[in-house]
Amino acid sequence: MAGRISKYSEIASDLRSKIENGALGPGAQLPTEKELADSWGVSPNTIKKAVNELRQEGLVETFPQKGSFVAEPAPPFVITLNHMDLGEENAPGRGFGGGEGKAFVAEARRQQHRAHSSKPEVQVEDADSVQMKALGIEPVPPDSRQKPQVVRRSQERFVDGKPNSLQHSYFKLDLAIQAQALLKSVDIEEGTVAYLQSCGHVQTGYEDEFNARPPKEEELKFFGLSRGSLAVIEHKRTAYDQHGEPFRLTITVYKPGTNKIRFIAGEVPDEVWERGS
Amino acid sequence: MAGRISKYSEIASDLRSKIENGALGPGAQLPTEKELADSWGVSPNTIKKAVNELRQEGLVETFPQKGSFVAEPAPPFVITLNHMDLGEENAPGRGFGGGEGKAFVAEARRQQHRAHSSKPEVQVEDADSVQMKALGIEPVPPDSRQKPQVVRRSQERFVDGKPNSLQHSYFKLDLAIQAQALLKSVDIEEGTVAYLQSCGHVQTGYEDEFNARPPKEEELKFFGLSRGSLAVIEHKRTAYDQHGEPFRLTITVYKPGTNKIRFIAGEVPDEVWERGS
DNA sequence: GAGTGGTCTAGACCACCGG
DNA sequence: CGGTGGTCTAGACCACTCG
Repeated sequence: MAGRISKYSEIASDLRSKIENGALGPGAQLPTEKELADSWGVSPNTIKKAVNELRQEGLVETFPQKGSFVAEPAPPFVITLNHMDLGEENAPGRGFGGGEGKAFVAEARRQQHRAHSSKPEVQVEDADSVQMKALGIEPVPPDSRQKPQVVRRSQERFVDGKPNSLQHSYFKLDLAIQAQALLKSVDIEEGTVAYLQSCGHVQTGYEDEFNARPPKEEELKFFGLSRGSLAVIEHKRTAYDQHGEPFRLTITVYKPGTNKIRFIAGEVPDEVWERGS
Repeated sequence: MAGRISKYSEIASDLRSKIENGALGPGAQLPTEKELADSWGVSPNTIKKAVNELRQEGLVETFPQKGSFVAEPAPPFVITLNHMDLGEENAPGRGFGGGEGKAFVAEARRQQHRAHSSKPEVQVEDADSVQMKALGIEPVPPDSRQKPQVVRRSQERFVDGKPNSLQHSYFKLDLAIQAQALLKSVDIEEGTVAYLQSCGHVQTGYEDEFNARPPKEEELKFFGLSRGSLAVIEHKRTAYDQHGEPFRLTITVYKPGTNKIRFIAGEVPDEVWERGS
């Protein structure tokens, strides 16, 4: 108590300033919780709250049974949202907008990052309400024996060898029957947008939606985070074809801290395009 | 421990399902922490952790000394990012892109929400590094007596009477001398974009950047949240004029849960425009 | 086996809110 | 005033990792 500010946030501030002024450099291990507790003369729980505060700010990452470390300020990988997928804007490298496969790797290279993604995991599953709504699937009575199903294609994506994002794309089962490459656990070489165009579904528009939410268990594991970390950024894209029908839902979850969502409109100086922040 | 799952997250799950199946409706008060502790036979700290988990998911809001309540599912206010500010897309109501003053109120009305914003608070202050970088202000040596300054215009914005977002716009001091309305604590009737155009700065492009981060003390207070809530969404817009010079930095912080960031490109069915999710 | 953070206990006092 | 959540203590055991 000792005044107006709580002890744990005083401790957090002290660590924060040590990090910001470089006394604790990137990757450095913080003193263990026991050491901190002893040196401040407080109980372990108070230290945990302090470290937790820094974790939520993304300054520190904690690996259970190893310790807490100053987060490496990974050069941001910038997700640039633009009209490229629609062919409206064709300057090379200008925007990829949560693109799949090749587009992801190409954008990364332009930003001087190395990227790769796992082989897609393909699964046919019952559609949940988000997927049904986005893809315009009619709801069925809950007792129906034939639940609507979707094809999910999931990839883990890495930048500079480190986990960057998880991407899940959902398609109606009907569509996957026409466009069978969707069912194969293989990268679609030309990209799904081009492939589906060749199957008669031209992507003429899309709607993007962003959210921030706490990571799920699976995401914590993939990103190597511990509970109480920064929020992840969720990007939902619903793509529409030439008939105004939604035909693809892509949900990408980005690791916090190392990603920035960017959107550029109109004329801006070239430097702005070149690099993130 | 009683198994693989921790007790606090078991308690959280139980409350979560009570909320989702309606046993605890919107606005309902959760049992007090003492009641929960007694009924589960656990210590108070364990209950706090459980409630904390729900708070981070935005399912519950806690008001110190009053209790924890199921969050009201406010109809989402959708922030639609598009080219309207540039006159590229003129269909009425299609996108306002973090616009100021009138644009904010108009967009809200279109979505059938009532909106208003506070009188702008105007302040001349030393520029921080984010502002200097965005506005292209040259850094000065730290011992310099004349630090670069910026004009800040801040507004609190409300939707349906509830706090929705905090917006701060920054301008170079030079610009505010040419365009003196910026210095007055009065809504700029025609909007800042139009006003600055009349002063010779045509907004020809902008760069948007999004981030999620834990709320600052000031934001907690404005949004009426308690510590450990959901992340806020931060939207930075740097606007460029006809000479490719940045002339405005606008940072808008949105209350979590009730806002969605949306971006629409190309052709999508009209329904998509009409309403949020 | 020593050391780490994660979970948990059974209390305590405090600040603030309401009647 | 009683009730609330916020902070804090001084311990405990566990699961896991590392040398």
